[in-house]
Amino acid sequence: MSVDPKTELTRLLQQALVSVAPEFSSNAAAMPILLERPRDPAHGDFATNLAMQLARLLKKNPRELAARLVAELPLSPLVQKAEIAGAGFINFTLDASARVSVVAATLAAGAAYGRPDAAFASSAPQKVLVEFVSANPTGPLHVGHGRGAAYGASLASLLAFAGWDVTREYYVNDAGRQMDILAVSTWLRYLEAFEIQVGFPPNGYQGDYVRVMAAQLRDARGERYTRPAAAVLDGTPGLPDATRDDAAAKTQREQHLDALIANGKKLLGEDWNAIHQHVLTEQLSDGRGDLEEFGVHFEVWFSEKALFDTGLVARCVDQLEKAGHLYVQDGAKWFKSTAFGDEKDRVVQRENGIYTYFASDIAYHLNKYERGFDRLINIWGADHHGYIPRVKGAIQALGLEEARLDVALVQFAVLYSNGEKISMTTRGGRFVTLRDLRHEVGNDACRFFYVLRKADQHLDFDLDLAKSQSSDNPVYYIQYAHARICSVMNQWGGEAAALQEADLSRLETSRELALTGKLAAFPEIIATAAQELAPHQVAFYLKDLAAEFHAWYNAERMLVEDEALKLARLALAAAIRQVIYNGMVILGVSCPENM
RNA sequence: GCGCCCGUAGCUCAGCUGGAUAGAGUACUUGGCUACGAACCAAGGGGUCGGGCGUUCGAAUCGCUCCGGGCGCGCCA
Repeated sequence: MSVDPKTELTRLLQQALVSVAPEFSSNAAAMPILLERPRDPAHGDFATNLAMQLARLLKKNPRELAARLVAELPLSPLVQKAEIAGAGFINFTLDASARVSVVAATLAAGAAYGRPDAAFASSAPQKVLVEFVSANPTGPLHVGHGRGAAYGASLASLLAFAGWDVTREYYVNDAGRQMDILAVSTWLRYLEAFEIQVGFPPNGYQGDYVRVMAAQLRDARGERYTRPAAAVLDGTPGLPDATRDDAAAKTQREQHLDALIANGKKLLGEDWNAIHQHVLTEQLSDGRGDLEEFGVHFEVWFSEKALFDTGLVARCVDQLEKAGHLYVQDGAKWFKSTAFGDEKDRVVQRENGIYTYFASDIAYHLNKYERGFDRLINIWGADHHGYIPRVKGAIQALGLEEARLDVALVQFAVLYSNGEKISMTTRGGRFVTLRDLRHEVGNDACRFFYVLRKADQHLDFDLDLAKSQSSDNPVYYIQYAHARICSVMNQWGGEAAALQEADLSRLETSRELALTGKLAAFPEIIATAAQELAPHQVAFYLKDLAAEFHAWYNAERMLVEDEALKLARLALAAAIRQVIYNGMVILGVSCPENM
């Protein structure tokens, strides 16, 4: 079993430190030893700035300290040389056999290459809940949701690969006003189909899918849900002039909508629930199918309504009240979130007795903690950032460990078409659906496009560009490297087992040695990407790896006469293919053998 | 007004727990298929890392400030 070079180098430096600067080698004042892979191959395989860091503390010349550290460095079979460079860097060049051994290690580990060493996984894996998308099931998912879906799915896979026991969860907001608005919108379209004209409110859901659901209701239930227009409109304030957009007009439109909902519930009774249920299941299954096609799978679909039905919301509010975190003002119950750093206190229960969304969200988080996860990750749209302090505050107020919760914010995707910004609203029915985008550019290109930038980076999404340049997507560049290797392997036609026995010392060109270094970096990329919740790092790494492979492919031939050299190069190619595959699985992108 | 995210090549973006001449793709120019897949490669031009001040041996990276953009600041969800 070979020793990890980075671990070995750290050990060597620690020993040298004991001689050179014992006061910084003890556990208490330990100097952190940072080893990085230099960009410039002339700087070796690893470099450390340890001497420069020490120089500051000891007020000594960094190059002199570097020289002393190098002199005290114990010998190791892994290290070919350690040299001082620049202002005081110590550059390490690994022994050739140590460098190429990663090829054999990769082939031996196969799909597991890149996972943390089993030695580090001391006990059972830590449980983590990743909650993402969680879009209101009030219409088709749009390209903004797609970003959250791609990021969340890739992050979940990354964490799973990095050794976590991951549960993926979608929080279904099936209890709120938005669902009532969707239900009433569908009912109004249904009434239209029976020539019962009550006027469609501008703040109802406008999309065509609402008409589709209305037609389903008509086909299944006939006239059962029809009511006279006068009864439907009874007591509503009516709609203000369509051209007005002042606050009073907006309020009136919302009141009109609420009155329609109230009338629907009153006139239809249990049938209202049937309509509500129908539109919910219809939209949920549409979204679920869409996501599954996108390679995004959830283990749990968690119902907000269930939090009310089981009484958890009430229990939660009681608990906060007993702990003295609530007070009553203007008839409503407020949570003292300012005590936890929020800018203002928040209502949990309205004057009319109805709990706010915030109340159910507190209950939801309590439930998450009670399910025993070691860590919770919420992936939210960036517009929710102001929401974080109150949720974290409530968690603390309930006596739960707030540090277990991480909120990863995904910035909005700003859509452009013909150089103009497109505003998207689900209610207004103006949006580009995720499904359309996927069909237009393909799932692989879509997944890769989304994950090719940091989640907290704003995303300018030029639809025309995405469509016209879909064949330029870097995903094909990586897939092409994989397919090329598959093709060479097929032409070779030998047994994969033979590659395990290859004499890797025959890998000698600078490109080949650089590639082995790249392969060796994969586990480090996985570790830091997982730690920083940044799957995009995997995507960039794969792009780099594919680039180095293509350059090598064009410079050297694999299927050469020299049998030993051929096997060594094929082994390297096979290892590259394996790492590409392992990385692409994390990103949810396929690896075709030919394309 | 306050809070969060951001400003890097013509365009889209990496790099940010301080490190070596600031990188990639794309676009543009030029060259490479009688050898394993040219969806590829090689070479070239292109930068006050938004501006300024500061900390440091060293700043795209940290701090302050200004400019510019996005988002948030409901008894909505």
